[in-house]
Amino acid sequence: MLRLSKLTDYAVVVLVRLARAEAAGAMQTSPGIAAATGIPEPTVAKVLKLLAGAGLVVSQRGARGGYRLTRSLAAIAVAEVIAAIDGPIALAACVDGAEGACSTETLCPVRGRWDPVNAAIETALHAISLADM
Amino acid sequence: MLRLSKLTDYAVVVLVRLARAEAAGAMQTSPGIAAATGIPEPTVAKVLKLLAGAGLVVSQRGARGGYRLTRSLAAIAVAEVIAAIDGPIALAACVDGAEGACSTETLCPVRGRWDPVNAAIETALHAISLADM
DNA sequence: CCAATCAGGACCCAACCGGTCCCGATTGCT
DNA sequence: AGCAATCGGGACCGGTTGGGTCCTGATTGG
Repeated sequence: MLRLSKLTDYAVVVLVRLARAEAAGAMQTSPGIAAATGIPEPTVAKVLKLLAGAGLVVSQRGARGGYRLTRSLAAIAVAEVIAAIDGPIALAACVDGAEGACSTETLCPVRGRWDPVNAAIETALHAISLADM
Repeated sequence: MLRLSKLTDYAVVVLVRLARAEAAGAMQTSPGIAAATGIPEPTVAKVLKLLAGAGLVVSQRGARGGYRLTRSLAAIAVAEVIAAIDGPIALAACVDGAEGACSTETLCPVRGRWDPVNAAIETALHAISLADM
């Protein structure tokens, strides 16, 4: 069913929550966000780490540290969130250079033909920002 | 990674194979398709059953029976194949009427907001036919 | 010097999916 | 009429993956 990972769903919630607090100028800690969103704290921490790795949020270590957005919600595309959590968008195994993965390689008539579909989805997801949600 | 089920991949291969044989006017049996594509026979049978249920192919029972396409490849959208195999396209659990699924329902600020994303993907997938692949 | 917080990894459990098998129903051929 | 081929539908099982938890370091403000 074209399942989107639950972590990605959480990421959106967390980002929206960060944006809300942004107005107050205060940084958010992972326990704080967990309490505000109802998402288990370790999971929030994991999501934030992934988002930080992707550059969507910046972290401040030490006491009084926390997380902060790097851009406004309107400047963050859904595709970026998905890519940050679930990795690059790829529907089938055949998309990237995974040659050995397909045993019917020589017979497969649609070899590598998922690319246009992939591109279409990526385009659609890039056109939607978090502010649209 | 927005994984598409492998069954869907197989379905595309099977449909393309059916279209090839369509020109000869002959029906294809599941063992025949399995041999031609290299996909295990029981799996081919399962895929064909799903496709038949979705109306993308018609079946003829009994001896000398088999499967046949109901339309040309150009008239089959990728979205239909995905829907036939993986069920309706829905990224998150919150999309349809699954209310109780989300424990943070009352807090969740993006409640039901995946809909536009969903719609965008569906549109993109409807715009691509199997003939494009 | 201490406390709070992020960073990164190891780990476990459950759910889901891919794949297989079996038996009943249908239909053409002999 | 009987047989063989084929679809239809369900049950079943094992492997993989993702969700979730925990622990141990590194960093920084008080």
